[in-house]
Amino acid sequence: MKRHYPQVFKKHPKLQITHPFLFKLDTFLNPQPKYIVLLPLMTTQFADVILPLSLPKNYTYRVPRHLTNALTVGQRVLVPLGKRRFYAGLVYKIHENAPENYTAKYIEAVLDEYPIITNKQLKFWEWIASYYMSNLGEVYTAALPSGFRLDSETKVVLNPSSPLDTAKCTDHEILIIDALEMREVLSLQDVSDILDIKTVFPVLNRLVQKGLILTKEELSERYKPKTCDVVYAAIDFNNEALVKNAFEKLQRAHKQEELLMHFLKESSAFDSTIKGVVKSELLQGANASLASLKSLVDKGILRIETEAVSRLKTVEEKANQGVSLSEDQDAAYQAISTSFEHKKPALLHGVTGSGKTEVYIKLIEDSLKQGKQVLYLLPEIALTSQIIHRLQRYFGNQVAVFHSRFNQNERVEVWQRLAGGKDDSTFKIILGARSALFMPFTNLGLVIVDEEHESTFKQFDPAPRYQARDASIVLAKMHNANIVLGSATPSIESYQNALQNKYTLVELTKRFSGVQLPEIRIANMAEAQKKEAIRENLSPQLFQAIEETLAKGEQVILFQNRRGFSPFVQCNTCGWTPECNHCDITLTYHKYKHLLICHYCGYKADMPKQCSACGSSDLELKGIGTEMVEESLSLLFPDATVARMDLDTTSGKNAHENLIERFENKQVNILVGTQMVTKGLDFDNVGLVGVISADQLLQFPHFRAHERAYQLISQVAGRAGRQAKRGLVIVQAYKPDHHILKMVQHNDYLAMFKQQLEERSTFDYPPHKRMIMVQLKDKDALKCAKGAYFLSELLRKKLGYRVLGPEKPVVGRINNYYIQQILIKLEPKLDLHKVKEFIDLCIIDTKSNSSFRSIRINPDVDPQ
DNA sequence: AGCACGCCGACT
DNA sequence: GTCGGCGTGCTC
Repeated sequence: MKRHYPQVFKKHPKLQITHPFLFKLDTFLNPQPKYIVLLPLMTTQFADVILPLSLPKNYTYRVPRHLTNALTVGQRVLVPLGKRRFYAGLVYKIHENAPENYTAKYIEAVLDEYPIITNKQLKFWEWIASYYMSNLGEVYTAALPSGFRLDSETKVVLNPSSPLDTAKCTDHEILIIDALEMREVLSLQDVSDILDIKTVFPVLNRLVQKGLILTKEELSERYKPKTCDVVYAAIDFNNEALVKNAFEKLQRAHKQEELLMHFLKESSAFDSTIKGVVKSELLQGANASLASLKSLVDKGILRIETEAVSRLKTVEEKANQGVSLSEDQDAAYQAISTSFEHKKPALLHGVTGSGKTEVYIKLIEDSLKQGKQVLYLLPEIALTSQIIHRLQRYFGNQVAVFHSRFNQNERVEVWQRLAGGKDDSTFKIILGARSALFMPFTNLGLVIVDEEHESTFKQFDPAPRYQARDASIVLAKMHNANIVLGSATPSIESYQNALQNKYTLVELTKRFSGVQLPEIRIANMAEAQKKEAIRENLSPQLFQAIEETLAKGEQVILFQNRRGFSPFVQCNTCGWTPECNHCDITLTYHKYKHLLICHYCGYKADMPKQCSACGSSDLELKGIGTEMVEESLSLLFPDATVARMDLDTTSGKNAHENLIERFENKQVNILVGTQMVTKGLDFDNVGLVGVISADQLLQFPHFRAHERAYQLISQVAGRAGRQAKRGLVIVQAYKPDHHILKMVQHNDYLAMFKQQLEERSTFDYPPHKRMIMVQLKDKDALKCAKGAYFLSELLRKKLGYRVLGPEKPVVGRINNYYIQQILIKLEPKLDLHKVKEFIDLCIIDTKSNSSFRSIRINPDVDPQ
């Protein structure tokens, strides 16, 4: 930092410097002070602060005098915004340039002793914001656990300096004043209870303007440490006299004496190291009452302290078993290690059951040996206890899990323990879903992206719409870390990158310990239908296979990618179908709740008894949902226990784990489920996997539909036959000759890849072209369409034929917002940054048109 | 994201 | 005349 010394002191001949900042003076000031302390010249500092809001740029605040030179980039600060709001902003830049067009407000306070975000993280945030056409505020919101944000509560009090004059007050205002005379402080919640109206602010504002009341903001950190009462010795138990004295006091209090003895045993107080004992454990262990403990405290023998404790479960540390790799696995491991030496990402293409995890474990070990951190990314649904336990078995408490089931307090603690740095209790491995990318890594050595093809690595709403797999490549580069992407069915993009030598391709083609890949049969549903041989949606082949599998005492997994009982209801007389009131989508019938539910907005309606259009009572449930499959199976196989795994059955806190446990313990014979059954689950007694309706996956109108169908069916097929026996997979389809099904059947990934790549090239899709999708949403359908057209024309001015649309998407309205989409296909060699800037300008241009101002316009880079 | 502000219809 | 509903735009 530059220090400015006033010239006069520097040059004065009688100045004696006794200390860099302390100057002894002889004569030249009058009256003469003995010393003058010279501080560096105070300059006014300003800080650019990231706020957790979607703002086009950072806001500048003034650094108060007492914080000058004390603020660091990455610290959170309390800043005011607007008239009464406060936010926990993040210091992004410190400078001395006063803003020209406004007077900056002051930073209110510093919230962190040390920065909570490293410079590397900020660099990463910048990349995300710029690449995905987002802004730092949105990245900040996505990156930081909300436990780091502030809770602000507005409270209302009477203005003590103002005489109470209710003469000119409205009824509402008098109600508030009366309430304030009864109770001194009211929260906004209290006020809205009194007024019984939604808009409380106008009333309060008038009272504030009249000077009758004051409002104050109470701010608190959202994160609260979990506390625990710990009992300590209040006297020195090595001092015989004191101990004697203490026990004398307890002569008639046997309970207390017992409790004390128990405490001494537990705390080993006679040793030199005195430990505390957790209060609840002490009381339970000694079978004593709180009263006994209280009297011991009152007598000055024990004391209780409230301490912060971790919420994170510790696992029993097991000896590092070390993995032994098969020959194939070892070859893969070697190939990946070599790739790392050249600082090249690796793509591990290994069929299900080939033991990718062992290879990962070996790589993690290497990284840990170098004292580096590891990030292991998985899609949310694959983050099951199975994989978590597996890693914890090898790495014990070094593994931290970070998934959506964690509450905000727990997330903050994971964050803190990772950022903690050197001591041994810190985490070294983060296992998490896409948002784990934003963890405060200080020394990242390895990134693993497992199931890299999964579309859930792409965040869709809200912004930043980032693809965690792609972003993790950038993150790894920033940390100079190694990265491996893994999948049994790699995405077309990644495989293409590998073939183009951007990644090192490493393949594991055989299943671990020689287990055979399952046999896949396609059941022709059209033919079965002709013969009227379909029973409750099951082809004769699948029905027979289930029967046989159950008879062998093996388990069955059935996959149907639709929850609920029936995806739509239709009138057989006129064809009418009940739709959501807020979305352009048919309502799904849920038999368990006996309701029609919208899967987009959650709207619920009663099941109609008659057709709303023609009055006919001939309503039919159409399509197949998991509930229906579950029910059919219970009917067809009354002796089997059937369970269902989908969003509806796994919403409870431990429901998901319990279901898996029941299946693992063979309490369940048949498991019916959505995508959830396809990932992260390894069971060793599954003899049969059935895909109820493959057509549905193949017909989905999306350029990735075939790729995804291949991936999904292959993945679920991989659940069959783990140990000794070869598993069987039956895929039901009305179009059994579909080329994708043939490819699945022959496990011919390469054929699928080549065919898809060609199709993508023909129709200008990634990886041949890059895409940016601009989505427009408005409550007014016409306005939305007009705005979309206006924007598309602006875009076409420079981008021409690359701009497609606007077009209404498959679901044209969600939650009463009409949607239009403009798709931009770009040659990879274009300067993407410039294109994005241009798109931004066009969006701003559209927004500046007053008739389009209310339209929400969201660019989505690399849409899924 | 809030929240103020301004315009407009409804109602004591 | 108020009240309060809703759309629009600003916050350093």
